[in-house]
Amino acid sequence: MPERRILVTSALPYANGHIHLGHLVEYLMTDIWARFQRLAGHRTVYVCADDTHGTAIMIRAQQEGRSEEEVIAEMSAAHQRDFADFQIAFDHYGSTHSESNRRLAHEIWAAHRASGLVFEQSVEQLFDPERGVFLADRFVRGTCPHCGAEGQAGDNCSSCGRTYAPTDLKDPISTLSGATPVVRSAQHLFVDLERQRPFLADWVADGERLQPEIANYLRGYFLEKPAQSGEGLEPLRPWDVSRPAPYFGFEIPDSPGNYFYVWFDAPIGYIAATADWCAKAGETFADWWRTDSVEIHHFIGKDITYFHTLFWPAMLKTAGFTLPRRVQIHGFLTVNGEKMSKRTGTFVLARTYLDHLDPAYLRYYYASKLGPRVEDLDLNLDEFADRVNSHLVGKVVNLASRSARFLEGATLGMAYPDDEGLFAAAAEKGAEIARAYESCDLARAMREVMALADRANEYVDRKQPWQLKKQPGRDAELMDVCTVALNLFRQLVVYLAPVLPKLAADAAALLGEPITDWAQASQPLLGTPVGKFHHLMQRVDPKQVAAMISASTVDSDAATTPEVSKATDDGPETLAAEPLAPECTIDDFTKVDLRIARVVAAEDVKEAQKLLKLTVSLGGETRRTLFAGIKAAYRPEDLVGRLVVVVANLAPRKMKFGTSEGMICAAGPGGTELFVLSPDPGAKPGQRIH
RNA sequence: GGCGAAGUAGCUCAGCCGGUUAGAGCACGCGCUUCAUAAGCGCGGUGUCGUCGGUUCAAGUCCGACCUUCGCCA
Repeated sequence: MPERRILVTSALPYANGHIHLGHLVEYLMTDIWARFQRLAGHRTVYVCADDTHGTAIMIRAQQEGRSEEEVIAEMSAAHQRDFADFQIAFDHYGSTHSESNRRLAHEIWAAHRASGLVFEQSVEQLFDPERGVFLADRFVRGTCPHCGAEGQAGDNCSSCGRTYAPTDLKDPISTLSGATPVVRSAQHLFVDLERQRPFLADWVADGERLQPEIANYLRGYFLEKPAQSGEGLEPLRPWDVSRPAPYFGFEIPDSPGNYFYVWFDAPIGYIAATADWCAKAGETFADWWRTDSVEIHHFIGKDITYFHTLFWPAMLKTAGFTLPRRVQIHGFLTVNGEKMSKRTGTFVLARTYLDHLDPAYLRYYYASKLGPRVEDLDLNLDEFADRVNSHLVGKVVNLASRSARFLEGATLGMAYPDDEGLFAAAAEKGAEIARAYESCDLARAMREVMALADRANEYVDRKQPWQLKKQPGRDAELMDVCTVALNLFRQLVVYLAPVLPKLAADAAALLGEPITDWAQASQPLLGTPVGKFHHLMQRVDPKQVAAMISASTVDSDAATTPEVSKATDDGPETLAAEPLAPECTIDDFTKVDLRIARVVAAEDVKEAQKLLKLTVSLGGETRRTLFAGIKAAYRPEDLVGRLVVVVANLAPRKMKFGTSEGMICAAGPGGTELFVLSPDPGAKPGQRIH
């Protein structure tokens, strides 16, 4: 097969909010697909960026009394931390508020001007006279002109479902200032999409680029929609690509006072991120966006379908860039069968998940449910725990667990033993599994792998290595059986490597050879030393899931107070990132025994990514050893001698590196952003906090 | 309202171009095993394949109508 060169993107997350489990469907799907392509030996580049422009960011910055640049820088850092901790491996992560994006937006705009597709037209819009801004639909509330329901948004009524223009609303109010908006007109710039119809019709008809249901939707709703007059086809509406000042974004170079609408420059961010990556990696930009020899794959959610399937290809075509080979569209996430909700705690931020659970669980769970079609995916929390425990721990990891110990310190056999054809059969399945990955049918791939895991466990059961171990003189047989079992295990791990990179790395360490190539699944590993076995994955504890939901639950009072805070530098985003827990009683609180303690010793736990081992004194001879996940934020030597606050009556918890006998109190989102609590001077170790 | 999708065991789903007694995993029951993270293996029951009608020698699989659910409507 000739080498494929593949450029993969996920939709750009908006810089106005944190990553949550719904976003992660897409980023995990894309990352898994990209990792598969790399493993299969294809040149694969995965880029993404923050989408930073638009009214919402501008308003937020105003409310928080700081610049837009500060807002987006902070959010970009948070996004990237979340992605990194979910093992999502971008080759480059950029921003639409970058010089490269500005340059490319200008270039693409110039191409549109040159093509004669741009025209100007006056648009009437509601304007907030107090704030001096035009109001997007969601910043207007009023009475529905059709049914009279009050408090409806600017574009449609949640009561009767009818749609209308914001200027039709009765008694409109700006949600920004409470002022009554006025109708004001401004010149907007439009792209004539109708003239692109022949191109778009061809583009949509190309069977490989879009899922069939998407192509149908585009044909039925846009491209072949009968005109209301009954004669001919409904023309494609022109696309409004400008917004008048003030607007946070790029000013349109030949139209001072007008800015590119966020949806114009957002997808250009794909190109800009690639350009930035090229600069970093010493690559030639034209090889990635000005050639037919690259495959561009966009992964997006169904909510932004037409931006990516109509406007975007039309833009690329006009400006002479490479058209996407595929736009892969997925559905939304529901949790326990319902829309994510802050009230029920199912609106879970990525960071909150990471505080309680291993990212590998979610990577596998999503993979096991993701198909190639545009279907919503349900995260059923009971099933989540069951499936991860049964499939990953019970079947896959257990295979190593029940055979590696017999070979600890020895090596895999030098010749591959007779295994009843299991390895060869599973190797043959590799092509089918690869096809499933390729077509984004991750659920099928996972099913196939788990079926192979079943075969492997049956084999171990038949061969009973634990009996061989007891019988003298059967060491060679024992070695053979374990060599087979570990090779079958490794084969599974290769197939799962795109989904579970951490497991792949750990298994590689155990068996003495890194996993770098899909083809390794068809070649047994022989003669390498088998390392000391340690658990490769922990079971999901339903208590952790419950704790995550509890940490995500906002009581309804807190959720419905959208009051704008006045003149304070403290933004709302930290509270929003981790909403308040449900109300508790004073009795609940007194169950938690918080004590002042002095750190008397602190050391790095070398094998752990996050942990420091602390010994604290509660006064006198009372010492506690505890593990705190603050390695990234504190050096051990800086902690010794400090007074801190600890949860002194927390049930001891056995961890991989020892037993933790309490918890040190700290705040912050994690990573380097952690702040250990200190009492004011005068407090003494052992004192209780009331 | 228009367009679209889905409706298969308690749950999540697989069933390609119609073809023998409709499948898997989980859950559940019984048994075996005890190497393994109470993991593993074997056996077992359950389904009017949304409803009705049609095409066909033969339909979960094609066609039509209807019901229910969900989504989308720049």
